[in-house]
Amino acid sequence: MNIEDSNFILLRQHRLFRQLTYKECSELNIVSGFMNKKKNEFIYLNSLRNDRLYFLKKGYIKIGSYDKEGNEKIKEVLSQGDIFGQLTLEGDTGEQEFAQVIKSEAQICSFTVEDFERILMKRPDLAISFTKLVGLKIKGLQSRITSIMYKDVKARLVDFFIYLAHKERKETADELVFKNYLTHAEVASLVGCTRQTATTFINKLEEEGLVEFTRHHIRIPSISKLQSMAN
Amino acid sequence: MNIEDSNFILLRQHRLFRQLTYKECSELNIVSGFMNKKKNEFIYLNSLRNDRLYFLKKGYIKIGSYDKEGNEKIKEVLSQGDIFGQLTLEGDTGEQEFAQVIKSEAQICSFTVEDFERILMKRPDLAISFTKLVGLKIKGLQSRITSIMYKDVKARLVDFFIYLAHKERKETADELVFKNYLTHAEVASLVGCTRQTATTFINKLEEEGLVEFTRHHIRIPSISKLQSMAN
DNA sequence: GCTGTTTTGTCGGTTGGCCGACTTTTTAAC
DNA sequence: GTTAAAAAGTCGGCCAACCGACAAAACAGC
Repeated sequence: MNIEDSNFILLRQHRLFRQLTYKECSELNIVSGFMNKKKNEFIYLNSLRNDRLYFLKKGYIKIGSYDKEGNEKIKEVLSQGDIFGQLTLEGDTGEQEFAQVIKSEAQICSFTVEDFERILMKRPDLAISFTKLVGLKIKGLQSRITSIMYKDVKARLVDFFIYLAHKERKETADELVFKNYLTHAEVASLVGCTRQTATTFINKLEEEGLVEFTRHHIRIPSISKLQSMAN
Repeated sequence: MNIEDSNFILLRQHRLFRQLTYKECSELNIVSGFMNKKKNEFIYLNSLRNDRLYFLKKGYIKIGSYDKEGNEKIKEVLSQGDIFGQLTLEGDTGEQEFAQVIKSEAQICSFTVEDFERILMKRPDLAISFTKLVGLKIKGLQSRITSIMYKDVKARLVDFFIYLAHKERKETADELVFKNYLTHAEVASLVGCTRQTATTFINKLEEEGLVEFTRHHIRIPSISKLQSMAN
């Protein structure tokens, strides 16, 4: 099996690309945009203008930016099967953004917005699917805003673990265990508090038996219990 | 000129719809979705599932929801020419949402997501434009999250007035005056603080000569000065 | 023009979470 | 297996913003 074939198969992991024919897929010129990145390597960095879309085949990455003091502000963390990059199909990100591999090695393939738009022009059904995908992101951002504005740190952490649970859950079981690819500092940045307070409240949630957070894994004994906490 | 004609012309105010032909426009069945709403009336309320897209022809509205104590949480405020409703083209808003007219009478026209999708299928270029529009919203939400997470109330207010300025500005002049359709309480909700602190800091910004906030109008003497405040 | 209601202004008491600062634990590198 | 670096845990002082409470001002309805 050549690289293009394997890309085709892997891309089809995502429900958006499942609709693509082999020919359309090769028109995306993914091969040239294929990469293997080690831990801590950047996929892109400080690029104001980035006209690519990326598909994370394997591993974990974080998207963020740096403020003028050099502190990182994490926007989101992505795992296998996620799409990132120029989702808006249009330039000037406004802020300089980076995408960095965390925890383990990652495999990413990418294609240009230009190539993608060319296919969308031929496949309006796909354009609609894509819009719905972007729409999902909007809902996620909106509920995050609500969480940050109206809840205290503990409640925000609960929200965050629920979010993670939905992201990582494959089966429908109420218990969930998955590999932990986040440090306290990263959780803090995502939740909007300092590292110290994140540590304090993660431990508090552990005491209450709502989550188990170790360096190696995160275990949520009962998603429904966590959800009832959030009301 | 009949209603349909006038709708066509008004819809074309928006750059998204400027690309539509008269025929396509009438396929949206806007007429049946036309409405005139007085101050404080709801366009929709507590609808979990709403499969319509709305176009605000005239007036101002606020989008939000109520928490279990009954306090309103304003998500955003829209003015003439804005599109709202099921931008994600897909159901279950997750949260119950309302859209309410503020300040003065509003004119709204609407069409179903179904009709809209039918046109997008025929006009993929429009689908791409629409995706870019939704993409803009994402950028707005992301910068709002950054603002809330990393800045204090005063800086957030500055950000908010800059946002308003960009929204209301028609010419390129550095000074800007526009009708005020917001109360302190509404600004507070949008910025993420209590009414009292909003009042305090709006007055502080007035003392510094950065904004002029009266019940009737908002004046920004120098947008560039405000922007340099925000860094 | 009077009157009830909404909006705005102001002020202390209280507190959630920040900010160093430092220690302990875990991980990675050689 | 030693050692340096990174991550996690803990604590006291401090302050931004909340909260309740009330008064003044502006507006809307009749």
